[in-house]
Amino acid sequence: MPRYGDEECCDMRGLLGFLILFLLSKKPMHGQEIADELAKRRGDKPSPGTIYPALKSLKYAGFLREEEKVGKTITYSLTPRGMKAFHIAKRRFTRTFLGVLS
Amino acid sequence: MPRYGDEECCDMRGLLGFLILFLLSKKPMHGQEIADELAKRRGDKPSPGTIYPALKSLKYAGFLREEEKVGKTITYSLTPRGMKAFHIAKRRFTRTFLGVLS
DNA sequence: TTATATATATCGGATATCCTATATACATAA
DNA sequence: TTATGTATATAGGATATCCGATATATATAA
Repeated sequence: MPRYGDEECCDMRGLLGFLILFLLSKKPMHGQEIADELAKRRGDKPSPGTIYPALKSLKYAGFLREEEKVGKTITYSLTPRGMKAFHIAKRRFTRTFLGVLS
Repeated sequence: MPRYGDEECCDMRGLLGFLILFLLSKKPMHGQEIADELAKRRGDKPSPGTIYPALKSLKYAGFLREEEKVGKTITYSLTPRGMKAFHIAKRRFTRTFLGVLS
């Protein structure tokens, strides 16, 4: 039952999609920009096999779209539907973690 | 690839352990108290099959201990090791979600 | 005693996250 | 043209989270 590491209580997975919507709600970005921003925040950079399937799923769900494509660089932005999903998730997030940050 | 629901962007799993440590960092509680508090925060109450294995893992990791047992009611509290793990996780959490709440 | 409610416990499995490895396409420098 | 670097893409699989169903133990009420 080695569920937790030495000083780590959880891996905080399940929030990648939420974080991507959050970042895109501030400004359109492409995959590598998002990965780099997540690296700064979390401490480790998500691999290509992590970030691109996540973007694909969010796009498939109608939460984001390709805004621009220059060479292989695809800039994504939130759709209205994605904005709505983000705000709903943000409300839940805020209520859930009320008091954790203070 | 039905990864996301209609208006939901993620299920925010992976944070149950973190939330339990957070709640116990404020005061000792027993399993049902924790489940009820999570119900208020998240909107749905974690099932016994969710909460008790989580407590067991955290105890196994040395993050919490049984402080008192009355009948079947077990009150848990954080160990110093659990406090440390919580603070480390909290720092990471804060850095990761900087700007989401505002 | 019997019935009911509460709290804890565990098994099995569904699901999702995430990574490793690999491949492809485009741009630019040599 | 060739080489190199960058960005995207996907298959396959390891792992973890979480829940549904079920069982057990204790306390209390009828």
